[in-house]
Amino acid sequence: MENLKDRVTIYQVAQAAGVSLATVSRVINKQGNVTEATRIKVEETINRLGYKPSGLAQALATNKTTNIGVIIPSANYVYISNMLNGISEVAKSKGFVLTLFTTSHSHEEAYSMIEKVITTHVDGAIIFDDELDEGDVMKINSYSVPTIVVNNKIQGDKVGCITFSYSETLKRVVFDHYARPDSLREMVFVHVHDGGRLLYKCEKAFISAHQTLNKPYKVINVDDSYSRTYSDFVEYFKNTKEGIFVAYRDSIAAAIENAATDAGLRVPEDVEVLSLVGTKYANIVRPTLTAFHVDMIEVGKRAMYMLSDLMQHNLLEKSYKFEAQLIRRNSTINDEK
Amino acid sequence: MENLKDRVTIYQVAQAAGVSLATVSRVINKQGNVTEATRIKVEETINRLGYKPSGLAQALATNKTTNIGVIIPSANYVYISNMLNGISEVAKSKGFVLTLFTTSHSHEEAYSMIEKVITTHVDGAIIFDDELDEGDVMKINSYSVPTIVVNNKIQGDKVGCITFSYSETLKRVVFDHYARPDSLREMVFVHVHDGGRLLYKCEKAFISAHQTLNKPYKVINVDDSYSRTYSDFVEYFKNTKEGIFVAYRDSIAAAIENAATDAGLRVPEDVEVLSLVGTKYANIVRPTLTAFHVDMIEVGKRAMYMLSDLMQHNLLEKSYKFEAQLIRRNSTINDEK
DNA sequence: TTGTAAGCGTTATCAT
DNA sequence: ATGATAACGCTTACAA
Repeated sequence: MENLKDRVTIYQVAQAAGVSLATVSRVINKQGNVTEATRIKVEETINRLGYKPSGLAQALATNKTTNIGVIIPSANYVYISNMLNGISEVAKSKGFVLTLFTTSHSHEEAYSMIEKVITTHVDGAIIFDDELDEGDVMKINSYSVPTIVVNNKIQGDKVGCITFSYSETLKRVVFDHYARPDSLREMVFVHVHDGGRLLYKCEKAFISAHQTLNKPYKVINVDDSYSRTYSDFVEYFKNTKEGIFVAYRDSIAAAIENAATDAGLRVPEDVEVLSLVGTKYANIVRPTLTAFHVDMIEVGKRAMYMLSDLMQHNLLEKSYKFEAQLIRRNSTINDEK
Repeated sequence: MENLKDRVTIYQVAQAAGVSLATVSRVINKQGNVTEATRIKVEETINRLGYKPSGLAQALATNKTTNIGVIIPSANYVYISNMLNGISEVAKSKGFVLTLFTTSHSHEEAYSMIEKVITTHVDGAIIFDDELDEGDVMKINSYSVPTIVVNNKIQGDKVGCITFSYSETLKRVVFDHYARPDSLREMVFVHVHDGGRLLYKCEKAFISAHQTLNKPYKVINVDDSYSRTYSDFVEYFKNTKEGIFVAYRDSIAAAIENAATDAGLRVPEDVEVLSLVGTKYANIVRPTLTAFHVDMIEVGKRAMYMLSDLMQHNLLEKSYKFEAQLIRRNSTINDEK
């Protein structure tokens, strides 16, 4: 594979312009100390030859790639790609480029990705991946790669983190629910297999809130698939005619409310549904979904800003918490009118 | 920024193991010609010191990064992140990593990204970006970067492409529509600002089909936003009580059908809607959306496979066309029962 | 202001 | 089988 062959090098530019490579280097790095005349001459040569500096060689010489590694399980979820977009936007504004490391839900793969992150020489990393635990983060960090971890409370010399307040918000929702004078309806937590840390923490919060109140609750397992969840619940609603369901994401929540509707039940009068990870689709499906909301674009931006500060030893607050806001829409009974 | 400082180098490993760096290099590259004994000794030292080879230096020496550049307008659309996922999956299986170049809808930015792609030294590139025209593609290609272009028919020595059959499928839909004995209803093309090449081509196909049939048609402009389109159409349906709408993406189509429903019109009896870029959400909204469908994960995989072949001078068919399939659901009147 | 030369961490071609 | 040593394309003291 002779891809990168016949690239014009700085040396050829120097020769063609009749100067030394040091001078060319100075020109492309705009480090003064070059006569106007030679600068013009060199720039002209650069354009004529179509010279583009090799980022590789620059990185090797300066110990700086302009790469940020982003470690995610998959780019395939709306909320993750939203975050990716936020990261990307501010990364670009700061002259960084993103390198993607996807781990696809297996710890083994995640671990091999860590190795890859290290050899790849990123200037910093943003991790949003449930497969990676504190040890893994510290490992990549031990190669002095400044790191921002999303959705995991890890801090360190060169590690900052962003967390979410899902648990607290969910607890409040549970308490509010049972505080309603009329509401004796049992709450059901819809657990999806491999839902990751966020779901796990929500489930824990859900259960602990019920235990505190000494109320019965239920946990149902479903696949992380709209259509399978839909058919499961079509079945479910043949026997059960009501409930308040806490589902992981919009598509799962939508599956439940669609199944309920198709079973002739009324949402929210009979069946209430609430989505934990809300996206813009919460507003599009009918009835619109009551959902927790975190602006993942903002999360991405924040992560990148924090990382940038961290790289310049400038990050004062190593931990930042995003509030998960409950946006009440039409899939739940709304008290406060 | 002394990020990458104190990394263990191959030289230190060599010294600690009491061999030359050449030997260490042989070990990490598994290029035989090393005694079992020394190999073990070296491997032990590598682990003890936590040595990880520098991808940068390797790339510089071998003229091979293991990086694929992916140029997209933004990771924020479902169909793009689907494609990204497909690319990512096969890239990983082939030992490549993805570097993201996002262009955010401006030709100027897109152009500066090209420069960045070149300096970044990717082994290959996949471009899905309407801002980039043939000249731009050829420019990055002139630096001998094998390239696959998605949604643009460009071929060359080291350029392959993937195209879609939206235009043909859409024309067929239009013809079929007017072939219905009862159907005199006017079709409306919903144009979104900055919709890109795909939308543009669809619009052209839509218009040309109507001209061929000598039928009247309408084009409406909306913003690429669910909520604004929704309110626009709430307004619209105050006067107009029917229509068949061809919309760019699910969220726009959903806005129209929700507006229609909320205006008391029946979908599909009064108002029919059809989405050009269908995603899984076409199946979730109600009524379910008739939509064109292309499996973007497959597109991504295909693109990466083609690129891999191209890099090995092994790509026989430089052009591949994905069929846009019309999936009829409940937002249109379905003839064939 | 400009040029010389050492170094960045590898690979690869020679000898040995 | 192993070890020198020259690339790879650039930056950056240090000299001139």
